[in-house]
Amino acid sequence: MDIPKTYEPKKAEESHYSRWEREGCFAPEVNSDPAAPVYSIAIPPPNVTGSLHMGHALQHTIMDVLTRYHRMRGFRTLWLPGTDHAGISTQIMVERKLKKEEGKSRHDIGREEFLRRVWEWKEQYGGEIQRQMRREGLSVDWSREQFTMDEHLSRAVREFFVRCYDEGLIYRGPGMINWCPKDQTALSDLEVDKESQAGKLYYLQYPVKGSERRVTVATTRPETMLGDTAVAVSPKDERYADLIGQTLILPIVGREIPVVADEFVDPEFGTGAVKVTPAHDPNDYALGKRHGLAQVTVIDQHARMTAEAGAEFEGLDRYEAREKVVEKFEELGLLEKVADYEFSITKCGRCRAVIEPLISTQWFLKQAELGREPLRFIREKHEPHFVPENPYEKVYENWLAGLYDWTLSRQLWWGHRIPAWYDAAGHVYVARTVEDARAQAGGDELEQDPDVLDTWFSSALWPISTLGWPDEESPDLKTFYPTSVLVTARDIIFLWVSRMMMTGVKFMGEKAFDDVYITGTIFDRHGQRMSKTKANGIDPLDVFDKFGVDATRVVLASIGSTDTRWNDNQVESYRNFANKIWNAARFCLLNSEGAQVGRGFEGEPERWALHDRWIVSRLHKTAREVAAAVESYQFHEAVYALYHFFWDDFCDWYIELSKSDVTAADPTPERDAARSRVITVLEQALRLLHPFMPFI
RNA sequence: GCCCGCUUAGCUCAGUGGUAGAGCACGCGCUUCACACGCGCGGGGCCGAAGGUUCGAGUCCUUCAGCGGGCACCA
Repeated sequence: MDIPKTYEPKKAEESHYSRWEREGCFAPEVNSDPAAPVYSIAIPPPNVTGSLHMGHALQHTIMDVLTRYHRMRGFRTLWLPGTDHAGISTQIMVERKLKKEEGKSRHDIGREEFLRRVWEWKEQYGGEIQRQMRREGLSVDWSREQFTMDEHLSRAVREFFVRCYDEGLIYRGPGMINWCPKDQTALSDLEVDKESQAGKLYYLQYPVKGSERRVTVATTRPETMLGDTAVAVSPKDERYADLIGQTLILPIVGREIPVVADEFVDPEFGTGAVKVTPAHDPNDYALGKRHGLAQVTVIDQHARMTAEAGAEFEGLDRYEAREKVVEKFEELGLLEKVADYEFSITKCGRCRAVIEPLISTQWFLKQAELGREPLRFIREKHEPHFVPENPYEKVYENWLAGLYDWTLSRQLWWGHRIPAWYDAAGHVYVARTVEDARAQAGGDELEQDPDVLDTWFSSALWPISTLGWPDEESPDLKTFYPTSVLVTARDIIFLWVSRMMMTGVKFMGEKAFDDVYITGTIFDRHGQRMSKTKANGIDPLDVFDKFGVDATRVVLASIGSTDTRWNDNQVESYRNFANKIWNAARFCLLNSEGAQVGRGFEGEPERWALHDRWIVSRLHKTAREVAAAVESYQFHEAVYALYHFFWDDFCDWYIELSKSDVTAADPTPERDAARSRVITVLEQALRLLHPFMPFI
């Protein structure tokens, strides 16, 4: 027999996967008893045109270990794959390409043509992630693959929307939203990032009507004063007690604005008097509502000043306007001082443009109501069970306890269009289909809302929609829901995990998953977060090429939920481990004539050699350790047990001690029995290794 | 401001009240018939600091420091 002395991972990787897939090994219908207990996982759907990064590889490895392990234990196991349309992210990529290649914007070619281009892009670049997932060896059931824009999943989205609307959980109306002036769309609070920034704090004086007195307010955004409709002070602040109810003259503009008292104001901060701009600040918006203040919009959707800002400001960029306002105050002798100040600025999570808070008519979901039951679940039953429990259970609970309305609509074209139609009079009809809307309206002349839904709206349904919801009789839904575990990164606990719990509890009356496993973050060797802009990312495919998929998987599995600095040395050591396995097998196979795999443990153990009985004892102990470790998500312990069992016990001791028994040239029943035992131990060890190292 | 995590060998990290561990790196010796991606031997640690509980603390408690994360506020 000719067996190479060095394991060549690529050969195994190339041949095994296509066979597994061809034979349907990953479908729950194959190799499992319909009556067996169920184990199911819905994969976090990667962006359809995305490509694999280390975070995916980590999550995928954990899920594959769990899936393969449970499948081998006889569970009716489903790991369901799919991809996400990734609304804003995909749209921006296609817009960029259109601009670069044809110099056109999406508006130049129109909605229909643009969407055709996005689908074209999806056809062209989609599929890469699936190929990469095959490379990773993932045992997902491709026959059940889903895409968030598939007709069935789109139907689920409409169902979710309509039901919530009918119950009053979804409404349309003006509200304070995060507006991205570059992407020209509203964004939810979870799609923007706060960054601290060095800036200035301007102290502006507002004259009191009919008096020489002036009130000083501090602001980081002087340009918004053009839209001020009040100044607020604390009701407990004695300095301003006599001013409450009096009128101020807003400089430059000349508008008369009241001084109002509100608990929101902290008398200790700044001057204790706050300018109130209800149209351009979330806190001021709320305060304005409490006091019935006017909303004067002075900044538009392009972050430029409106006509209401006054003729000399109209059309100016917000930062140009800022300078000009400050100059004016200086001229008027009303600029008290300017101080250096560090404050935080809100940026678009996608394009980094500075967000403008605006009042805008959008669709909102009353998240606090949908979150009430999930909050009860986590508080009363600790469902779902977070791994690691600290700090994630508390982080999740705190989030659910402080929910506010979710801005659902996006001024984009790629995504699920809002199932709302308007008649000529502007009446709104929310319906599952245009036909239903027409029936409601009693006429055909309807126009659908142009906006699409936040990508996470469809993601929120993922565990149920992929299994067949809203068809509640769907066999998959009945069998595989709730899912066993959700494996994901910590940064989407709010965006995604909490919302899947909301829909699961609302529509199925049950948690979406038993456990939530949060993976660690992988940093570069200097402890820096891997990012495209820093170009310090490590491509999992390069690591696969260099050391093999199995070796990489073992490293990822042992990383698990720990934050780690990536180090090729670890992968190299498991590459060596794979080679050790290869050579142990090589030895066994070179001495396998007369041996029977799988029948090595027949006969009376009392008559075996001492080392045979010892290794079987160690094998069984290792199997128990691996099972306990995998079932408690302690993957590093399973890896440790396997590594030392295989290398120290099996190779260093057992094979060495067996050599004299198995290497005899002449066949004897004793020699063949010994050979059978050796090769059976090997075969059992390979089974234990399989969830981690499926290719070798 | 509130909450959480981490701090153990040169590096990356395990460690579940009972004599400090692994991989890599390092030193010495081995072309030993499965494997030099290997084999054998070896050096290297007041387990972040200070208190406390305990017969006994890397492990439990308190305080502090450094690093990291989340939330709130940021006029």
